[in-house]
Amino acid sequence: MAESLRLTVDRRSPVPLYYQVAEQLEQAIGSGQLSPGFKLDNEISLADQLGLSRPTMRRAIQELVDKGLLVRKRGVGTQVVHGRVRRELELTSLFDDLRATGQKPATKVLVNQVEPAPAEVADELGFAEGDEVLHLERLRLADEKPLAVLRNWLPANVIRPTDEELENGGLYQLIRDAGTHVQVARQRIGARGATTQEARLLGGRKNDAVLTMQRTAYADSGRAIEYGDHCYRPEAYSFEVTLVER
Amino acid sequence: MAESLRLTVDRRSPVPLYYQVAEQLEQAIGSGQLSPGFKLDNEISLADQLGLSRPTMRRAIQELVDKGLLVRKRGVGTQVVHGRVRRELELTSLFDDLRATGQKPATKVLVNQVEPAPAEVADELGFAEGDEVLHLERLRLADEKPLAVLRNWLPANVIRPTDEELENGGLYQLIRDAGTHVQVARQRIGARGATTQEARLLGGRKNDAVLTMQRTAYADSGRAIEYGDHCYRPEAYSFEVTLVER
DNA sequence: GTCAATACTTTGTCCTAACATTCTGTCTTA
DNA sequence: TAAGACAGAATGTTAGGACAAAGTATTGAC
Repeated sequence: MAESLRLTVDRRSPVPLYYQVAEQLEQAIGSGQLSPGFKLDNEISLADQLGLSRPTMRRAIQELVDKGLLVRKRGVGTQVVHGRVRRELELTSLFDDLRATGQKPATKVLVNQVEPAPAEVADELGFAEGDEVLHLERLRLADEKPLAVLRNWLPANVIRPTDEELENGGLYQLIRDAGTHVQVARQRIGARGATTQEARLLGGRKNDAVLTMQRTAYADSGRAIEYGDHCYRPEAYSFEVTLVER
Repeated sequence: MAESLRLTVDRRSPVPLYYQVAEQLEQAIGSGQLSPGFKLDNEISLADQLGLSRPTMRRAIQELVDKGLLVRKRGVGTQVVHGRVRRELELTSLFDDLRATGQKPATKVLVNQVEPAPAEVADELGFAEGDEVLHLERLRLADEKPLAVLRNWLPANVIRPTDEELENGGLYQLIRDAGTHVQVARQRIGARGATTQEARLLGGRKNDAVLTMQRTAYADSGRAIEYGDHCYRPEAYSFEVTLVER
């Protein structure tokens, strides 16, 4: 097949043209219609086929290069790298992730109160020690089984949720609903032995291995908006990342 | 200060203009010269100041938006998000990372032989079970202390290193030197208790928590080029990731 | 027949230009 | 005084063209 691929664009749609093309290409790769190693037509002829300019076509391709689905080589062309499309680790909460994969998430609220910031938290949020912060501690379950212990600290003026709100959705959803846009987050992923309390909550024994994640999130205004210290049952959870050479 | 920032470009340099600008901006942010919340001039006037076109200036800014250092808001402008510049998790080997941070890496080769691929490895590499693969097993030390146990399997025709070569550098360096370009890698990060053998090598006890990473790397041709199963002493190592909302 | 020089293909970079969209602040009007 | 209309400012999208650089294939000479 020279080009079994059929791409179309709708110029009346408000969706950007480059995005329409990128989406269709991604789906074609994900569905196996374009198999690894397949060489795309060159940018100019692709653009012509769709009635687009080269920059627009180029941008569509770039989107997929950034995602690691395509590879470009000057003087050679553009090829499909591999078909297994894995979603990049995104700025979504664990709650949304679970629901998206069909598991039934649940939350048990352990702590939900405003208190003076401990030293480590104040440092991460860029606050003074003792400034008031909202302290949350939750046990997250998936399909009725304990999955993770989630400890979070937020500036006191971001949200002030009820226990019920925390049980019905993810933290990030509440933050977004409050009109705050989370822009960047820095995560550190590690491991350690469970504390006695964690073991009790997760249904294991002290010093059992747990996967840990510390995260500091920043709003688009630049100020720190959340510090989280989570630990997960490693049998039930792992992080996936896709790295792309640029 | 309206704009204490002084940017310059060298048109005779082979380094792309947008990259020159992005680098200078990144350094200005990293050094604190541009503090969080600082609002950049608009794209057009920045481009004028440098004698560049708007697309080129725009691309420079985009680089830093992708890295999470800047935020753009339509109708408003471009702002610095936060100053702490953390390097994105990159396609570099642990060996290079250690050397870059000033620690003294060393490697002890435990296994270096060609053998039939076990089922799990064959599956990850897209091979048939029993196909010949190069099996490597190494103990990585930093400043004389054991840090990680590295198990890797590669297609037999990629590299065939001597023990000495493995001791003097990272695996990825050897792959690159062989003319193979690693383009994409998928990593899964988790945790578990150490096996007896791992505990002995890392100087701990059985069932001590270890941080684990499984990675499958693909060459630009699309074929799988390496499968790795590593475990790290969590006191000595963790992964850092920066997530950017797009 | 082998090796080197050349031509061609394809992506990479950069430019000018125009219009759309979104947000902010101001001015007008009820 | 307050709410809505409007203008301005900034980024977002798209177009079309030109040249540079790198890799591939062909051609030519020895």
